[in-house]
Amino acid sequence: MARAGLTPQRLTQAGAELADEVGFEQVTVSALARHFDVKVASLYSHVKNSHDLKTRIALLALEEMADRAAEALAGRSGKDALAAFADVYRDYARQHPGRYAAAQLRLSPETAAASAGVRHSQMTRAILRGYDLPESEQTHAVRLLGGTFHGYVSLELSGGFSHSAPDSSVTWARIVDALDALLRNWPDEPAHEGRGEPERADRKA
Amino acid sequence: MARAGLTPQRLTQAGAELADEVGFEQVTVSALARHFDVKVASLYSHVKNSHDLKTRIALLALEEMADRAAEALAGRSGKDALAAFADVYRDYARQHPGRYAAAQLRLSPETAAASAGVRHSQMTRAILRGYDLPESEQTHAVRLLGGTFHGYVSLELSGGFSHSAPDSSVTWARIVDALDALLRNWPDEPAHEGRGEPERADRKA
DNA sequence: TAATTTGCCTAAAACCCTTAGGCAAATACA
DNA sequence: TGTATTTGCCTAAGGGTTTTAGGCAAATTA
Repeated sequence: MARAGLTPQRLTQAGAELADEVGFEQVTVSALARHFDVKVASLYSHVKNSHDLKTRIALLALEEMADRAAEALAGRSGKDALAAFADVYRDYARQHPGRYAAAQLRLSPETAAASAGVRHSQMTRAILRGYDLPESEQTHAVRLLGGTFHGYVSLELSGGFSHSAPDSSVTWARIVDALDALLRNWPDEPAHEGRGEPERADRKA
Repeated sequence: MARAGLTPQRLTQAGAELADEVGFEQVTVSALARHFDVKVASLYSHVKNSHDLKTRIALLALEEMADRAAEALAGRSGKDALAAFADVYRDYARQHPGRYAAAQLRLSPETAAASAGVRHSQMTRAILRGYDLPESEQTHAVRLLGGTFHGYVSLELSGGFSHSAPDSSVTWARIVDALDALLRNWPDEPAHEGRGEPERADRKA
């Protein structure tokens, strides 16, 4: 019986393509076996289990995203870098919704630490060097950018702004403008008296 | 044989609680049947199918979120309103991660239009009345806020900032500060010549 | 060529989803 | 109150996904 030539890499690649076609949720060991015209149990020689397969796809996606981001960032700085980084992120998500969903998979701390995700966040930090933020605010800004990019793209992908008034690409450009303006005008840490309830202490670490 | 007293409401409620305990992904018709000590098929008299059940949980979550937001907003405006809205959003997600995940379920356009989600976005718009944004920028700002809140909370929940340097709550407060500053200082639409060209003037205002 | 390793297969158990049809409890009605 | 109807949960059964165990043949190595 001719062999199918399965390898973890081919399974991961095919899984990523399948994810983009039918959604990451639908990527299943069975579906992949069908794709290679092979019995389901055969995949378990190449991949530990379903979760392992999904993790590999997630790592692939993170790798690709970091690669694209690095390329986009080369030779740019300031708003130019910010915009290129943002666009490449959004474009990837739109071109590869399944892989993008995979990249959102919750990884174990060790796996996450060894993934290209850290490269991606280092790049975010590098972009901030084009702005004049105090050291203590850097992490806040990194998290803001990460959250905003992810959140917007995620809402866009799930159809949030699909057929409503301003085109989503226009909003995206404005958001980049706004974030650039914000980073150039980062607010000082307000005097510490909490917010909302005037009489509350609210100090925390 | 004594009846279990199942209703769509009780199933939805129990499903929401189960989601918060074990994760929305693990909310299954079978698990719910076990919880009520009833055969699986019995649930199908009260709920169309698994997707219907999940949709109901999502709608419940959206309702609860909108209710909390409305309460938080009462009598506030400006940054006070923004911060209250943001905090209530994040707190809900942290207290009810399963429900929050449910609220992210992709709904059909009709279902979404009839959900409490529209109430929630109307409130976001209401908050913007405390700031001085041109009409044409309102939607962009609504999308920015929605994306940022969702994205940050989502990353936080999936463990992104768990054990790293500044406490996530501190970052959250700073993000609210930053968004407030941004809304008070919303950038003008830049002169239209695309972006990315290094020799561009970048004049604003 | 013989020995070993590797790759895919069959078999089988454990879950989950869903539909169809039945009996008994609850409710409505006369 | 007794009867008819509706409603609620059950059994049965088909189909899909995950995972483990054990086997045979193709590929690799000696």
